[in-house]
Formats: sequence, C-alpha cells, structure tokens
Amino acid sequence: MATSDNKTAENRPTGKVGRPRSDDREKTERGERILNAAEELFALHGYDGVTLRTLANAAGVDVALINYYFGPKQQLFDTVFQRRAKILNQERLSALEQAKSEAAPEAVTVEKIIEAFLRPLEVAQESQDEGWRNYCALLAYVNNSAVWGPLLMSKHYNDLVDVFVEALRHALPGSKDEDIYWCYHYMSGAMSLTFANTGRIDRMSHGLCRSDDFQAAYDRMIPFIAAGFRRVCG
Amino acid sequence: MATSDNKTAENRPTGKVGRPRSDDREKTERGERILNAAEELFALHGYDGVTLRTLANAAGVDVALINYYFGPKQQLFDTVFQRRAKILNQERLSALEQAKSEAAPEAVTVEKIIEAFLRPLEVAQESQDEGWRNYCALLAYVNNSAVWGPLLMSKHYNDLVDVFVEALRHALPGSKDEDIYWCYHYMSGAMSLTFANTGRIDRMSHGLCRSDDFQAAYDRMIPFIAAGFRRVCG
DNA sequence: TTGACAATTCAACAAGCGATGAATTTAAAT
DNA sequence: ATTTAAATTCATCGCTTGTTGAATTGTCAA
Repeated sequence: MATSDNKTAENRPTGKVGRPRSDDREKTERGERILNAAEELFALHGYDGVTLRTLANAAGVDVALINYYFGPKQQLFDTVFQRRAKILNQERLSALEQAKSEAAPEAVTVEKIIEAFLRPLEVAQESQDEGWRNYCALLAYVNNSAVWGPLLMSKHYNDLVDVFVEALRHALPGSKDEDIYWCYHYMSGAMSLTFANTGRIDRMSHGLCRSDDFQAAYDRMIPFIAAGFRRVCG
Repeated sequence: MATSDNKTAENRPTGKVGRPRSDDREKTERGERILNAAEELFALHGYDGVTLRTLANAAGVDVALINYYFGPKQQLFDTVFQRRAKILNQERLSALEQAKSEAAPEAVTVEKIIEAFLRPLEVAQESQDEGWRNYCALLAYVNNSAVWGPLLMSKHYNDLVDVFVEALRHALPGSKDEDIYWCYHYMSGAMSLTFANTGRIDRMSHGLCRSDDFQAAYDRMIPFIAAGFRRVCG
C-alpha cells in the first residue's frame, strides 16, 4: 500500500542543477515543504508506507535533498514529530497556567484541567493551517504504535504528563496516582482516535456524526472524560 | 524500520521440495502458522512494515506458500483481521444477551453493556493464546488508520455497533443518538490504546502502572466509560 | 576576483520488494 | 495402476527501496 506517485504535483523541482537564484525562490522554503509533505504522508500511511521518492514528489523536491536537509529517514520522522510537539506542549502548559490563575486561590477543577489539555488540539485542528490536522493523525499513529510510541511519546510528551498529573492530584484530593495515570491513559486514547479524523464515526453513525466536526467532538469530550476521572479517582 | 529477518526462527522450511509426507506434518498447520506470524508482525510494524520474506521466515515457510494459501498481501491482511473479528463479535454479542436476560424485565444498565463490550477483550488478552494480545494491537493499528479503518472496521464491526448502540439507547432513555455515537467513539479510542499494550503507561507513570496488567486496566475502565456516558447522555 | 560554502540535480549503488511459473513430491480418487 | 490434485521449493522477473558521491550553479565574504 505504498502511496501513489502523483506525477502532477503542484510543486515541481526546477529541473536545473545547482543552487537556484535567490530571486526565484518559492514562497515556502524547500525544507519546510518537505516537512509538511512528510507530516501529511506519514500521518496517512505510517513510516513504512511512505517512500522518499513519493515524498520528494509531493514536496516538489529532488530525493537527494531530503537527506541533505534532514539526514536519514528515521531522523526525518523524528524531526516531523518533534516540530509541533514543542508548540503543542507550550500551548497546553500556558492554558493550564491560565486556568490555575483564574481559579486561584481555589484549586482548578478537573474540567478546567482537561479543557487545558484538549482545547489547544481543537484550536489547532480548527485553524487554517491544515498541517495541524495531519499532525493529529500522526500523533494517533505514533501513540498507538508499539514501535514508535515508547520512543517518541516518552521523549516528547512525558514532561507534560507530569505537570498535568500533578494538577489532577490537587483537583482530586485523596486519589491514588495509579488511578490518575490509568484515567489519563483512557483520555489519551479517546483523544487520539477522535482527532485522528479517520472518518470512522461517520460510517458507524450512518452519517449522523461527522469526523471533522471538531466542535461536536470537543463539546462532549470534556464532560465525558471529567466524569470518568471523578468516578474513578473520586 | 522493516522487521529483522531472524534467521534462527524456530520453524524452518524442510528444504525438501514437493508435498511433505503426511506423517511428518508439524503440529500447527502451515496456513495457521502464517496467519499467527502475520498477526504478530502486522500488529507490531503495520502493513507496510512487514515484508513477505520476513513473514515467511517467522512462520518457517517458503515465501511462495503465503501467496499459495492467501493470495496477495492485501488479501492476507484482510484474512488476518477477519479471523478474530468474527469470534470477538460473537463473544460480545452473547455477553450482551446474557446481561439482558439477567436484568430482565428491567433494562440492562450502562455498566453492564460496557462490560459486555470490554470483558471479552480482557478475557482474550488474559488467555494463554498470545495471538489475542497481538490481535488487540492490530485492532488499535487498524482503528487509528485513515487508510484501513474505513475499510476494515466498517466491514467487520459496524453490525456490532448497531446492536450495542441500540442497547445503550434503552439504558439511557431520552438521550440523543449523536451523543451516544460520540461516547461510543471515545470508548473505542480508550479501549484501542489501552489494549494495544504499547508500554506507554509504564513509562509515563514511572513504573507505577503496567501495560500488561489487564485486570487493572479493566477494573477502572468500566466505571470510567460508564460515568462518561451517563454525564453526556443523561 | 578569488575561494569557500550552500543548495541543488543527477546517476548510480546494492539490497530488497511482491509476485509467479515451473518443477517436484506426495496424497487421494478412480 | 493410473491419473488428478494438493502442497511445497526454487529461481527468477521487473521494479522499488534508502542512500551516497560527483557534478553543477549560485551566494557571499575576504
């Protein structure tokens, strides 16, 4: 199931060898175009489902340029995954800080914590930048993979977990850490699948619900998860 | 990230050409060995991460035999996925029927419905047959894939969804179908990741929780999900 | 103006890919 | 006994894979 080559890609390599004139550079830099195309293709087909040639074609770039910019394939994958992880972590952390200061001196509620965790993803998906939608699918792929998950999720998201779990501890006094971690895990799974946008719910609900209706997904998800936390960790 | 070839596989091809003597047949038939190995490898590396040669080696058969038994690669994948889907569907349906008859004439509770949905998976994973553990990871892979999900999940699991949603409708009178489907989707995501057994929770909880502690995962998951349903669909 | 460096294409590499036709051996049916 | 069919290995096909070295063209500082 390797991706089709799509010879009629919008961005083609110039065909001329050597460094290009600085005046006819494309609006999006080539390095960034590679990352964007990689993000989309990896999200859809997984690491092994994408060949460097397909990727090069989609990005409108020569194959060799990928290695020039990002080194071997595995390193490219890590770079793609890392790029938005940083941003997402910042967004979530600042959302949590804001919730804390709004609630002070009271402890912030479970609902608000979960909102701080989920809203940045919803905002990202709702945004113009379609790269975020691709990244969410990539996140679902990595999160559910026994090969990549242990490597990349731990590397780029473990610190964030600590902060949110600490907040949840205060919101749910008397709860056991073990319970919190398990609930966090359920939240992570529900979120992954939901924002992976696979079109599954559309078919399963006979068209009643729509995968790309992030508002609908989001509105229900916060109370759903929060109620779960309260029941198990209460 | 193609799988390593593992030349020292336990089951080797005999090396002798032609149909084997019926008295020195292996205890597990070759066709079944192929399916088992495929299940394990596809679950770990995804469709494109597994080559027929790696698979043949793991199953201890010649490459050509895979095609002989199961046709092209895609068809093999479908067969692997289908095999246990049938069984799982039966188990879940009969668990639901039993819950219904136990509750009669009252309507069965949300908790019991979710238990009927989850317990068969837990029993499967807890069983001796390690193939079930692999299948759960495969289910997570397919469920979260935008390529395979729409094809295989709908094909093999949509009927089951209808039955369970119908039961949930009665357990949650006055609820909107849209709400039920979204909650069902959250449940599906939480379940996928949890039973995919990626080792993620082990690292995230600094060793406090263990991925393979299915009992722990299961005990908390039912109240978690049920509380979510009640809050959103109540 | 020269020389170092950056950015790009091209061509090739060895290895590996899925698939299949032919040959071979045995089992089962007649 | 013969024939037919099933189960297996082997060799090979044409293509694709990730990676790299060499050549080319442009920029920019000395």
